[in-house]
Amino acid sequence: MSNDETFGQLLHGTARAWRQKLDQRLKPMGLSQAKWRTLMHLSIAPDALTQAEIAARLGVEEPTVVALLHRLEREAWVTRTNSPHDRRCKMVLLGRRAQRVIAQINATADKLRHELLAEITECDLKTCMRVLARVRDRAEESDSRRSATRQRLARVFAEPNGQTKRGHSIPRKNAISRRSGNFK
Amino acid sequence: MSNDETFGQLLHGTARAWRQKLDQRLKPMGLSQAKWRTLMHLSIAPDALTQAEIAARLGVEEPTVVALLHRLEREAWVTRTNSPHDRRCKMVLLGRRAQRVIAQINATADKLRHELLAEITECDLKTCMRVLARVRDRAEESDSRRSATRQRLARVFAEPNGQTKRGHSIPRKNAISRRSGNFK
DNA sequence: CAGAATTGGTTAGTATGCTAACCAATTGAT
DNA sequence: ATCAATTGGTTAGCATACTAACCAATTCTG
Repeated sequence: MSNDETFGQLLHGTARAWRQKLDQRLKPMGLSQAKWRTLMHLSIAPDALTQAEIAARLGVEEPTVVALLHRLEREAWVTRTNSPHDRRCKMVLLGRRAQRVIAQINATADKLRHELLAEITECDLKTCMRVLARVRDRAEESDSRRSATRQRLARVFAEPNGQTKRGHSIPRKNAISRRSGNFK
Repeated sequence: MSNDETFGQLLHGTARAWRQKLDQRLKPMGLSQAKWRTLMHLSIAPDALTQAEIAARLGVEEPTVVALLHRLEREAWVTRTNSPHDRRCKMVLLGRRAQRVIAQINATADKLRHELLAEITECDLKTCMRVLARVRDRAEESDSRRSATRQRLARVFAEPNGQTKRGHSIPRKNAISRRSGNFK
């Protein structure tokens, strides 16, 4: 009973504290969690991404990405160019500025993760993540028919590679569609 | 490695999915999570609350509460009156509208909780909550000296009662003051 | 092939959160 | 008693998220 009650509070409080802490660490670099996540996804993608693909990976709606990219572009973290293959699309690329510091900001996020998860046993962590995943799936069921696909995609592509393997241009990719890479 | 990596995503994704689902359920009643939480805290408090107390219970900053209360007041969920004891304070009270439907909206939130946490064993849930609490505490350490007190308070007073026991009396309230009982 | 449906992106408007800066009232220290 | 510090509340400005409504380009269907 009161056990259940607290779960929502706890969940949101923890997520909020995590985000705040990360934002605080990234702030000296002029970043925030949302910006960092965007840059990270761009850095691990083999090709430039379209805005829709970014939205899918971040798990947010398109208009959110529009504003986010405006900020990132204004601060020279990314550049956007029209796709030669599909005139509806804009390909988003990491700017030089981002390429230079991408490893550093990823390291910052990694460090925070390790700090926050220290002291927690592998087993407990696994259990916690299993519960969270289950809750999330339940919450995403039935509702948000609209975004269910997006959210599933986000998870599929969120494969944490952590590496700064800048792939190369040649944005020949509309292949992201529905076949997939690796789930685990 | 990838274990750690995913945790942040998972945490935020789950919190987001939960909030979205609750907002969706509360929408027909003209509410959202933030509004519902505010009303809930007001409904379980034995006395009217000041805005600072609401902020503490919600775990957010004061300016956030200002905007939130403006919306709630505009929609006649709450009323605000100047405190006769302290001219700086404004006492926030549930409006009639809220009093009439408070049980219903709490029931909605309760129902969602039970739905989302069904299938999860008591044991796993406990483990998950223990991990979340630990992570939150770690994230709140050292930084945010400013809000550490607020956040601790929020938890202390977030006594999950879930019930709509519009308290009268139950005089254990001036515990909040910790600084010379602001409730004389 | 023409029209319909879908997809990528945008704008507008709103909600919810933050920090910084400020005023007014109260409390505390001297 | 007075002046400094604290506290309650506000405003301004920003970041991040959403939905609804829309345009333009592409793809699908009959």
